[in-house]
Amino acid sequence: MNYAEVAVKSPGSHRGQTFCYSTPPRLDVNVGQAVWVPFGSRVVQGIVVELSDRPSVEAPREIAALVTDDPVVSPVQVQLAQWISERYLSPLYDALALMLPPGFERRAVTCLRLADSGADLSRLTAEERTAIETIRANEMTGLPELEKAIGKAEARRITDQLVHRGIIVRTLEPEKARIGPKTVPYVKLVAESRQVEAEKARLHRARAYKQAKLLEFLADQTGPVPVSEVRRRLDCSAAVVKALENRHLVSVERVRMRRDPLAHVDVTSSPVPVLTPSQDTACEAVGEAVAGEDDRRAKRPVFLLFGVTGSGKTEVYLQSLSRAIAAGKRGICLIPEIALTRQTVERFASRFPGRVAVLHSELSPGERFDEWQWIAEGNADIVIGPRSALFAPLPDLGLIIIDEEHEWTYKQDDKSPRYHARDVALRLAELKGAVVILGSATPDVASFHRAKEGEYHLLELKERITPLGYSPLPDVDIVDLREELKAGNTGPLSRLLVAAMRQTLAQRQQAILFLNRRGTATFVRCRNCGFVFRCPRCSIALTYHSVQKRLVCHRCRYSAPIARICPQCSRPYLRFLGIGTQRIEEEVAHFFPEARLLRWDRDVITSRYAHEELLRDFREHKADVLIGTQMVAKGLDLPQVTLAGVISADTGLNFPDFRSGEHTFQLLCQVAGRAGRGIKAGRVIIQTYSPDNYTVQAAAGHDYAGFHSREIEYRRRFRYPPFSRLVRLVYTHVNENACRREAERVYRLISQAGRGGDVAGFDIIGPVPAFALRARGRYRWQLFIRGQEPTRILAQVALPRGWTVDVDPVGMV
DNA sequence: AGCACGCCGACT
DNA sequence: GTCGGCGTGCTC
Repeated sequence: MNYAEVAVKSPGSHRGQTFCYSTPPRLDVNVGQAVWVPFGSRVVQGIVVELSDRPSVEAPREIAALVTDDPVVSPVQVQLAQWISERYLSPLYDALALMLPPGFERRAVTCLRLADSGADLSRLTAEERTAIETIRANEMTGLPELEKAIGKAEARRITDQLVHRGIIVRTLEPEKARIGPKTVPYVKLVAESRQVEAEKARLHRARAYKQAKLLEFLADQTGPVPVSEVRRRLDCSAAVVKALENRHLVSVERVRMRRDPLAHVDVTSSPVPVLTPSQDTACEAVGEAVAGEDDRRAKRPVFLLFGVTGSGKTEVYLQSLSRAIAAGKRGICLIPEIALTRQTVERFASRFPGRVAVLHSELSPGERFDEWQWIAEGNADIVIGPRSALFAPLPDLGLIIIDEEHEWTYKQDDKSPRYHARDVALRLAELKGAVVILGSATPDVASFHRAKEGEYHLLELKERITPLGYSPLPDVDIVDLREELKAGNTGPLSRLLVAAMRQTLAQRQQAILFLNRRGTATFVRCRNCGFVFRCPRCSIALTYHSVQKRLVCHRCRYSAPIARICPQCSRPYLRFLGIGTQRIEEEVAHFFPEARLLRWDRDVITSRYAHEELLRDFREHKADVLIGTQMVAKGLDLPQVTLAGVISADTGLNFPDFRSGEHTFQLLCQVAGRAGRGIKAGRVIIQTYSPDNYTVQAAAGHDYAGFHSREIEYRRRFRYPPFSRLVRLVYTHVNENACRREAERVYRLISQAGRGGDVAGFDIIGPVPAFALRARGRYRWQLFIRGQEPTRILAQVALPRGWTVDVDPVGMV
C-alpha cells in the first residue's frame, strides 16, 4: 500500500474528489490519518480516506508529514463522511471536517530563520538589512509578520533573494495551536518523613515559617494538591512553593484539567419518577432493541416517539439511556437549540452526574476542546448538543435520540455540507448498529409517513403529565378576524381575546401572546400609490420600530428615518401595516394599563444569558403577559400560563412553500401546548382570516393524525416530499441581469441533460428570483429539481462558481 | 486559498 | 504596439 487517496482542504475540490499521493516508507500512513500534503504551491492538511498499491494518477507527489501519529477519524467516520459527501453533493473534506477535534484544523505558514553558516553579509541593501533585523529579533519569524513590517510584495521579493544567497532558511510550520489542554500546577511532597522533621526545624530557625507550614501541610496530604489551593489555605505566595521546590523537598507538576461546562449544574438527584404505562412500554421496546445481540448485519430499529407536549418524552429518553448504559452502550442526544433547552441539559446532567458531556457553539473553545477529549477518552456515557454533537467521538454508540425531530435547525443550510442531522443520524446508526429514537409532539410529515408505512416503530405517549397528575389538553377557540372587521374592530386583538385576557389577569394568572414571525412585522405602505419602503441593499420590506422611530432592515440592519410623505407620489398617506411585537405591546398596554408586559424577540435578546433571565422573570411572575415570536412557542415549561393567544395564524399559511402548512401546524400546536401545564386548566385562542383551513382546524382539535392524513394527500397529489426529493440551486451575482441569464442557462442545461440522458423522472421548478432577491448587495435566483433521485442529473452538469446546491432543502423561500 | 493563463482598456 | 486589469481554472 504505497499510495493514499487524500481528501484535501481546498475550496475548489468538489464532491467526493480525492487526490492521490505516494506514502514515503518513513511514514506509517493509515485511513483516517490527517496528513500534510503539497498542493499546488502550498502545503495543506488532508485526511487519508483510502490506501492502495496503485497510483490513480501518473505522477503523484509525496505526503509531506503526518499531522498526528494516530488517525483522527475512525474508518466508520470516513464511511459516514463519504455518505454525506455523496448525498449532499459536498466536498469530502467538508464532511470530514465535521468530525475533527476542535482547533485541529491548521494552516501551514512559511517561517524564516537566519542561516547558521557565515554567509556573506556585506553588500546588503537597506531593505534587506531591515528584513534581517526583523528576523533576528525573533527565534522564528513567520512570513506574514515580515509582510506586515515591510509590505507584502517587498517581503516576498527580499526573502526569495536572501534564501537564494543562503542568508536565511525558509521552512513550513503548522501555525500556532489556538486551543490546547488547560493545565494547573499541583504540588506534592517528595521528601521523606524523617527529612521533613529536620527541614521543618531548620526552616523555623531560619524564620521561614511559611515554608515550614507548607511542608507540614503537605506531609498531612495523601496526594498532590493544586498550588492555588495551597496558596489560598496557607495564605502564601508562589515564592514559598518555589523555595521548597528548589531544595527538592517538593515537586510541582502540571496536571491537565477539564474545563467543565456543566460544573455549575446542581446534581442533587431528584427521585426517578414512576413511568406511565405508555412510557414504560416505550422504554421496554427501546431497551430490548439496544440490548439485542451485537449483530452488525441485523439493522436496528428506528422508533418514532410521538407524544403531545407534557407527555414525558424526556423521561423516556432518560430511562432508555439508562438501559443502554446498563447494556454497556453509550448514547447521543440531539436537541434543536441550546439556548432554549438548558432545562433539558440540566435534567440530563443531574440524572447522570459526571457522565454527561455537552457540545455546542456557546462553549468557549477551551471548553469544547476539553469536552471532545473527555468524550474520546471514554469518560462520558451521554453526549448532548445540537446537530454537530452527532460527530462526537463517543465509543460504543448504542442509542441516538433526536428530540423535537421535526425542527428545522437540524438542517445546516448556511454552509457546506448542507446536511440534515436526522438523516445523517439514521445512517450513522446503521453503520454502528445503534438504535434511534425520533421524538416529537408534531412529527415531521415524512417521519410519520414512514412510521405508518412500517419503516419506523411508532411509540405513542397519550397521557399529559402535570404536577397534579394527568391533565387534558387546553380548549382552543378559533376567532374569525373577518367578523371582527365587520363588527368595526380594526385592532389586532379580537374581542374574545381581550375578554379572555381580562379574565386571566383578574385571576392573577399569566398569558402568552404569539406572533408568527418578526419578518411580517410593521411595514410601511402608501395608501395612495401602493409604494412600500424597501431596503436599498436587500430589497426586502423595511420594518418600523416605534422606539427609534426608524425603519430597519431585518436582514442587514440597514436603517433609515421614517418619512412623512411618500417618496413616489409625494402624498402624506403613508400607513403602517402588519403587526410587530412592539405594536402588540402598545395595544395590550392600551387595554390593560396595569398589566406588566414582557416582550421577547431578537431586539430584546442581546446577551448570552438574556433568554434565561427573561424566562426566569416570567416564571417568577414578575410579568403578567409575555409577547413574542417563534421563541415563545418552543418547549418551555411555564406552569402559571393559562392563556395563549395567537395574533394571526395566517402569516405562515400564505407562505409560498409546500411546507407552510406543516410549519404552521407545528407552531400552533406548540403554542397550544404552552397553556395549562400547571394545576389550572388552559385556554388557547387562535385568530385567523381562514378559520376553515384544515391546518388551523386540526391544530385547534389537537388532531395530529387528522392533519397528517390531509397533508400527506396534498403532498402525494403535488409530488412533494416524501413522495419526491428536492434539490435547490441558488445562483448569486452582483448583476441582476447576469444573474437571471445564468439561472436560465442552467435551467436549459439541466432540461437538455434530462431529455438526452438516462436520468428520467424529474422536473424543474423555476428559475425564479429568491424570496429575498437581493442579499448583501448581490442578486439571487434559484431553481429546484424535483424527482426520486434529483442529485443524479447534477452529475452531468458542471455548475460554475456562484452556485450553491442544497439537497433536501428545508424550505423553498 | 494561491497562482497561472488569457483576453480587453490606458499608456509609451 | 505593450503593460496590466482581474475573470476562470487547476492543484494529485
